Amino acid sequence: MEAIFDKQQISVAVDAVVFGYSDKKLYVLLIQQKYGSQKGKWALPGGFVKDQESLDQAVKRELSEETSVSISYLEQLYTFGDINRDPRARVITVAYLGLVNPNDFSLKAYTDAMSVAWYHIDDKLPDLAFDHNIILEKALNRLRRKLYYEPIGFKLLDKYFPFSDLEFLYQTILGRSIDRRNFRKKIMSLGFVELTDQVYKPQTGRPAKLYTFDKIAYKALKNQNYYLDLRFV
Amino acid sequence: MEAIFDKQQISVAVDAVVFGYSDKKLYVLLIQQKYGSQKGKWALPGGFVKDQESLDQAVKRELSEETSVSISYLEQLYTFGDINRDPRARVITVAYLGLVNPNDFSLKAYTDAMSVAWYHIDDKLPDLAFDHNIILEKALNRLRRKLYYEPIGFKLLDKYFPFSDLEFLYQTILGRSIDRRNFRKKIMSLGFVELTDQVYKPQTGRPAKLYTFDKIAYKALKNQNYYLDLRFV
DNA sequence: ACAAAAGTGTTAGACCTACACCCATGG
DNA sequence: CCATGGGTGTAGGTCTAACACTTTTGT
Repeated sequence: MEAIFDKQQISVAVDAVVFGYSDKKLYVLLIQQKYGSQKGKWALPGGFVKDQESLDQAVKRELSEETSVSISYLEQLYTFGDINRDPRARVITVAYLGLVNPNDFSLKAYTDAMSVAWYHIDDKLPDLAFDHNIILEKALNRLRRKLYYEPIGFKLLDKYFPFSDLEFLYQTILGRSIDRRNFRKKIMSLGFVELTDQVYKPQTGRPAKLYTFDKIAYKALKNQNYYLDLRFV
Repeated sequence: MEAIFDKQQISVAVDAVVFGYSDKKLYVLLIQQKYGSQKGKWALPGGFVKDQESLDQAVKRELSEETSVSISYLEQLYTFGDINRDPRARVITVAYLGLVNPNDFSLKAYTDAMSVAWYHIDDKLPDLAFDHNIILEKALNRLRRKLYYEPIGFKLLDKYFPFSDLEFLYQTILGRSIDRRNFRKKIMSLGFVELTDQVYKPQTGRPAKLYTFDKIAYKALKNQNYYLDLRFV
């Protein structure tokens, strides 16, 4: 057990699958590889962990170095450690799932000159470097599943949002339509979505009242052992 | 990015939280450290990953080397990578959750002479080496949560089991009582638990019919997009 | 006959599902 | 006044939750 400290030849990396939602579409943040055998390919943002930083610190550092987006939610997803997932060397990667604050989201749109871009999830996504397509798939599944039992959808919305944004977000990410009346009834019955006195005026149509997610009310619910469940329609 | 391959000083380990269930009690498999600064402390089975094996292979190898139990279920739990979780060096560990085939379970019971033992979960467990108490806690939470939406409880039971075993298993692991009639109704309505013509005779009391988990029926359900949910009583 | 564990039904109320029209605004 | 998106109620059916006694066996 002791001798292995200088024998083992495994590198440790982190990668992040960062989702953004805008204009009824789900996006993922990708960067273009500048070096190496996979040069030119798109990949998840990430990189090697430093000896003196935790895994969480490593992801946050890489994200700010490579992309400058501000993350509103970050959780560890899964660790990928197959032998040949990186052809250059043995590298295991701890993958994270991140959601992005939509205020930040609109900052960048794809242009040919850039090496960071938001890719629309339903487009045919490019072939990504390494096993990143698999990682992305796993992140999507986690996100979809988690929408049902944790209020993480709000992390993809503005602080104040029209109720229909929430409707469309669920429909977009889950890939199916939901019943608007039942959805609203259910959400509002839970008590952690609050009506504000602010109003949003769409380009056309009736103005929408703005709502907000009440963190404190949600925590209170959780402490009462309530178990969120949004499997409707 | 390239140069880091020979600069990084991080070791990669795997650890397993293996649960066993017997006699209405939940147990975890621990080993006693033989070497190092934490000598004598109990710890989760695990060890360093070899350069030429995947993470999954590494856990399985360590388990068979250290404990000789046969695992009936294994899933990756979480990766722990804080800087000082191992005082000797920077080590990240990929933790797994395992469930053990109860046929194997009774093989070993704790004696002072042994360095592998099943510890009863509600006993005051010993202080474990490194951050293993935290890993165990996380595994327990995952197990509890997963009982509700995946049929993993069966992995802790014999192939043929009296229905009351399932009842008690849920009650033991979740730490609360459930309504026997409602529980049985719900489980049997799902169609993947089958009555067999075998019978089990307890030391005392009425003989129990034996049931079995029907994997094929469960997969069929799953393919019909059915979403298991056992949050009753 | 007693102790121990297995086996079994009903009912009231909560919750879910399905469904379509009116409202407020800007152009 | 038209186009656009926002906002709303009800009824039937299904599922959940609460509840306790009888059956089978061994001693």
